[in-house]
Amino acid sequence: MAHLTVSVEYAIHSLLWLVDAETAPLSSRDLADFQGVSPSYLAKIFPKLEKAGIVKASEGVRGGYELARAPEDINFLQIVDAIEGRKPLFDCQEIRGRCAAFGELPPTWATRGVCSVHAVMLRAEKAMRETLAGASLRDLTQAVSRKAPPEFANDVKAWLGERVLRRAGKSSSSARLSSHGEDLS
Amino acid sequence: MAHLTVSVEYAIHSLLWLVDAETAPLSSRDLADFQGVSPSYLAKIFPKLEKAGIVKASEGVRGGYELARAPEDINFLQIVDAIEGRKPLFDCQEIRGRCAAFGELPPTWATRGVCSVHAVMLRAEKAMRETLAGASLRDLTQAVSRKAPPEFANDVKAWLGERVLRRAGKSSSSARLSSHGEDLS
DNA sequence: CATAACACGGATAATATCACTCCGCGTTTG
DNA sequence: CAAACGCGGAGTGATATTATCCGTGTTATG
Repeated sequence: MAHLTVSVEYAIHSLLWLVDAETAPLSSRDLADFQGVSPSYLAKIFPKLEKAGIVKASEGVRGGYELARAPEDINFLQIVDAIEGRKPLFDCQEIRGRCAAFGELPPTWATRGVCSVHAVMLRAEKAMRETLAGASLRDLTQAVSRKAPPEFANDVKAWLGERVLRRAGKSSSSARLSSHGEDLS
Repeated sequence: MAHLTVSVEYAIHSLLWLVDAETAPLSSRDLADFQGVSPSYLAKIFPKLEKAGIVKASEGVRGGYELARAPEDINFLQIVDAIEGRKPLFDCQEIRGRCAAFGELPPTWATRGVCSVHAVMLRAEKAMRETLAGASLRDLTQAVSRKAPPEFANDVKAWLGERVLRRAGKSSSSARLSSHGEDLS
């Protein structure tokens, strides 16, 4: 049919963890490692969310991303458009005007208004976009927390919190590198 | 967002002319020339419509295509699926199971049922497909005939009818080649 | 002040898909 | 038999997707 890209999937899943992140900004690297996706690729996705005003960036060590507004004001359609750039579902080639039954150039009745085929596709696109616009980031977090046991939220905060702490300075407490699983032996 | 291909556009526009074609089967070549699209490309599209049971093929000179059933029983969704092969809108990577907060393998609650992100995309896809399923080829012909003047239907029949006649034998009557506009001079 | 980690942008590469062409096969009609 | 058809496979150029790597500038920590 068509395709919503993996980038959209990465973006939505990443934003999910940003919702309840009290541990100030989370870096794209933290989010990538936490979710098991490519850090270098996720790093290319976040600037698009920032330009769309979905996310706020802060630079320097301890920098990273936060939601730019409340999760109930961020919906799937905004995210999709931020990542994929508002590409239409259907790209009308205006075939109607090339009919050989018209001589040189088509009569005005043939090219006036929207092509009837195109009109159907526009309705389909609208239906899809309305569904996406009706799903907020808040809805998503609620769906997830209905599935997860209560202690899961703490596990997440623990993992991400340690990651943020480790960034600058106080590294050693439990002296594992962990990030790549590589051994020095 | 995504993309319905031009193949779908060519298919729908071609089927439109098949609806009122009394001049038995129309070849993909006739339809391509009539609409000003690539004949060799349109020829790759029709076998897909035939395998989907939308169109009936007949071989040999004077062969070509006819609708396999009434235009009210052919809808946009069937055509799209025939051409593009029922590709899903969203291809879930199951990111939820790769969360680093789970150790080795994710707990059952995390991977049971449909991913919450995926569920939204499935609803969006369903909304789009339902819109496409709600538009029949008959609806399309009615929309077009509301726009076109009454004599247009005759012009179409004249052009296509002459094309079919010219195929075998009785070529000469008004001795123009017309199909490519090439001159022998 | 040096280091490390961050955001950001540009360059590149591998793979896939799309739009399209060309060819050869078997079938049917004049 | 020739011409036109449907059909299938092979191949081409353009573009998009999913990455990777590197360089620049910024900021907190030791």
